[in-house]
Amino acid sequence: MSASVSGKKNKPRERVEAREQTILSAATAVFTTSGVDGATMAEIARRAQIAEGTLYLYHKNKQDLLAVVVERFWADLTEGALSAVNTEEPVMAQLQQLAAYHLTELINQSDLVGLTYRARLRHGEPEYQLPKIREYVRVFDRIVERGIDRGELKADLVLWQCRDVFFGTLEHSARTLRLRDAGFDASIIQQLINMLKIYQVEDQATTALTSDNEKILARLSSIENQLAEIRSS
Amino acid sequence: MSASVSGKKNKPRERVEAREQTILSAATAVFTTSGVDGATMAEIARRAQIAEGTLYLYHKNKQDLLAVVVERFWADLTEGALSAVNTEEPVMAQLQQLAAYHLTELINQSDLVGLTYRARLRHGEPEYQLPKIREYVRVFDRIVERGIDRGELKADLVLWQCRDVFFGTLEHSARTLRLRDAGFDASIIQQLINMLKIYQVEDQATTALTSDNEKILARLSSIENQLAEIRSS
Amino acid sequence: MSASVSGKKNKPRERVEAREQTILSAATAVFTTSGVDGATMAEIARRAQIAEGTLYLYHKNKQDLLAVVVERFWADLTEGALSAVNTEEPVMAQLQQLAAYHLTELINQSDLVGLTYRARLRHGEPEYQLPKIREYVRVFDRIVERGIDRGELKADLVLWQCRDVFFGTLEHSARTLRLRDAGFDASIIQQLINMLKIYQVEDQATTALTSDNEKILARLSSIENQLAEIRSS
Amino acid sequence: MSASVSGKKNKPRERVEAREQTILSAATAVFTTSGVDGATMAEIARRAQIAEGTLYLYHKNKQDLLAVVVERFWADLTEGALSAVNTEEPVMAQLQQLAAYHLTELINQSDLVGLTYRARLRHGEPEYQLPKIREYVRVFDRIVERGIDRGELKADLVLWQCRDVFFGTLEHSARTLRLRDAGFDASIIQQLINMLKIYQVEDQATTALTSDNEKILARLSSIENQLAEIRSS
DNA sequence: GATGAATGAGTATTCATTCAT
DNA sequence: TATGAATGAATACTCATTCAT
Repeated sequence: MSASVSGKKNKPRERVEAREQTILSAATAVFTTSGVDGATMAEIARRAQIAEGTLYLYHKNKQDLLAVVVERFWADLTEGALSAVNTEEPVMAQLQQLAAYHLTELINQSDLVGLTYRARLRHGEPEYQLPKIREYVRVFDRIVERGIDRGELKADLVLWQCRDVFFGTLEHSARTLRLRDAGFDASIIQQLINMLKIYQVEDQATTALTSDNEKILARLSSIENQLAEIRSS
Repeated sequence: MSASVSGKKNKPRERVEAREQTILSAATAVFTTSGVDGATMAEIARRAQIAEGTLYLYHKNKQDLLAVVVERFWADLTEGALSAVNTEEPVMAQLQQLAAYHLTELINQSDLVGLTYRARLRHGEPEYQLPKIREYVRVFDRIVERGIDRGELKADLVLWQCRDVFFGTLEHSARTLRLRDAGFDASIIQQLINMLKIYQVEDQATTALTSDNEKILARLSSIENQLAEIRSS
Repeated sequence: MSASVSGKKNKPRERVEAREQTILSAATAVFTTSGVDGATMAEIARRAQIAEGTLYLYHKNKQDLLAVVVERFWADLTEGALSAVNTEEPVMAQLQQLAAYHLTELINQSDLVGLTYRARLRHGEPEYQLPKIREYVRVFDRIVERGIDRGELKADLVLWQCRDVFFGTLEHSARTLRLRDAGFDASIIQQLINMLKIYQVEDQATTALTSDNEKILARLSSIENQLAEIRSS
Repeated sequence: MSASVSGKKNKPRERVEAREQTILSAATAVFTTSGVDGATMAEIARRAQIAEGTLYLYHKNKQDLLAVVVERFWADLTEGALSAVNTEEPVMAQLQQLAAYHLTELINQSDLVGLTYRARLRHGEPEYQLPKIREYVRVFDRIVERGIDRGELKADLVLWQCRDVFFGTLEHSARTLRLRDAGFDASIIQQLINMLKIYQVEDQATTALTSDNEKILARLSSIENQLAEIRSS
């Protein structure tokens, strides 16, 4: 309370860290509750129980604070995703785990997803890819890459196309589920996984067909040879 | 009522109609250029070359004007989509046409898609499905329904799941293409269409192949058997 | 309904007169309901079922319209006051009648009294006595003058002081009665009349007594003196 | 808390207090000069030499500021009234002192009286008795109550009727004096005091007359007796 | 006279940001 | 570091008034 109390000096970093977290939590709450425009720095400061001016010691301005809030959301999401995925299992199983996790979070934290759009608008650039989102996407990328390495996925798949299908479908699902006031729905995930099977190495599905054809061709050649022999005989 | 005769009745209506269009164009330009918050009613009025107050004769307030701008965008999109799709062709072709059209427009008019999110925020409801968006989605729905009727698509597909995959993938693609400063890319559409083939009735595509193969294999077995007989004879 | 129907042309003055009354009634209603600032010319026009522009054919501007509304109120009040007072009766009775009428109207039409203050503010002058108010006050003045002529009231009373007591007391009463949500109260009028009796010619009430007493005392002194003389003789 | 020592604790409070007074003075000046509607927050801020936004740190909005201005006026009036009245003197003298003070102030500060009407309009209620006005009226009430206690005024008088006569007459006088561009006029106060004498306990005024009569009757009896004596002698 | 669409001046209020302490 | 009082720019919206028809 007074100017100097011993024993409090030695962990200023911790204190700063804690205050930073308090600020972010307060900001997150206010932003999600009131929206970007409805949120005021005064309200955020009040919730964080600090002075308005102090906010500016931690964040340059409102836009910056928003960006950090959103980044923290995606960072947390990344962490959660890593826990949700069991890298031991087949990649399709991993993708299913990630999809389920992603959809769940998108539905539950739709406000923060909405904020993401606002945080992107920076400077003059209309869109800007937040670093933490990039990291989150990396979780998906690594599963796919792993799949290729393990020979479970086709090596010639186009990663960004996979991402578009995967994240696009899930985001759209989350939005429509919210619109219908419905919660998590496993069926869309199953659907998605089924579609992603076109990226699987052929020995199931179509590949089966291909190998069938090869067998057929082989047998046909064999037959033709035999027929040729017979004829020449 | 007035001093002059017929032929003037529709003049003022035309004038009003023209002015409405002018306003919407001006508003669209300002909203997309400056963003929802950056846009000012004064600027919109200036662009439309009318007085500020006049704006309020046509639209209750800024939020309303935004909503109308966005609605017009989707209405126009619907119109364009209907033209882009040839209902005579197979549904997969139609879907491809719609996908190409959708992706193109999304890339070119990304700003308006962004505005859509803001226009949704209405009253107290966090999200609200704009009627014109619903209509746009109907274009897709009708193609799919047609496909089912014609026996081209499985009757047991879940429409909203198809929509999520279709629109979700395209929207995500549009966004990432813009981020990469890339333009329209046909490959993602091909990818998408391939995936949607799981909805196709099996007797074309893979199924066709499968049954064909089975017939071939059957005939092969038959031939091989004959050959064996010949040989053994 | 159509442009020209015969028989309607010949009485344009009546039509104008009727419209003027419609406007004033509409304006009065809107002004009293919404207050001077809350009232809009649009609303008044709507109530009078005429176009906004038409209002300006009858009244220069809003302030003018307000003034006319207020003036009409006082003119009506004057008319009512003249009916309420029976000039045959003693002036104190007439004043009581006028007081009762005034208090009643002030309570019932308090809104219009409030508007009066706003109507007074004109040009640069902070206050301005509306002509119709002057006329209304004349009703009181004439009763008092009549009283003086008839020898019922002292000729040396100061008219404006009487007015201040009379109207001041009643207006204050009306205001406080409204504040207490009370209606007309006869007691205050009785009180007022009692006080006004100091203006009555002395030969009634106390004054009569006083002068009588003085005469008596004088005569008594005279008699006592005579008695003293007689005694001393 | 701050770098410096004691003696500064009350500095900011003083500063705030001073600023509050500056604001109120500025607001009073602008409101009385330009009227409620003519006054702008910008002008008030300029006069107070503070930023517009600062006004809102001290007063919620314009209406609130107006209310405080008016309240301060009545509070000051109360203070002045208390000084103007000498409670040692007879109540009629005190009432005369209060009347003189009230009339003077009403004439000099007529603008603020006018503002009072506007400050009353609050919320949805058409009229609202401001607390400070109530306090001011209490000054009058206490004089009257004191008069009753001292036996100078009749115990059965109706307080609110006295108030109506007292304040009503003075307010009306002030208004008419202003209209006539006249200043303070003692005669109306004398008039008012005379009227209030009907509230006095009878042993002065009329009561005096009664006792006169008794004396007269006594003396008459004495004379008649003397005459009878003379006659019989 | 009547209309009502168009005008545009006018302002209270908010709130991100700063800076003296 | 922390504060929070002070700032002042920035803007949606209203409505009295006008004028072409």
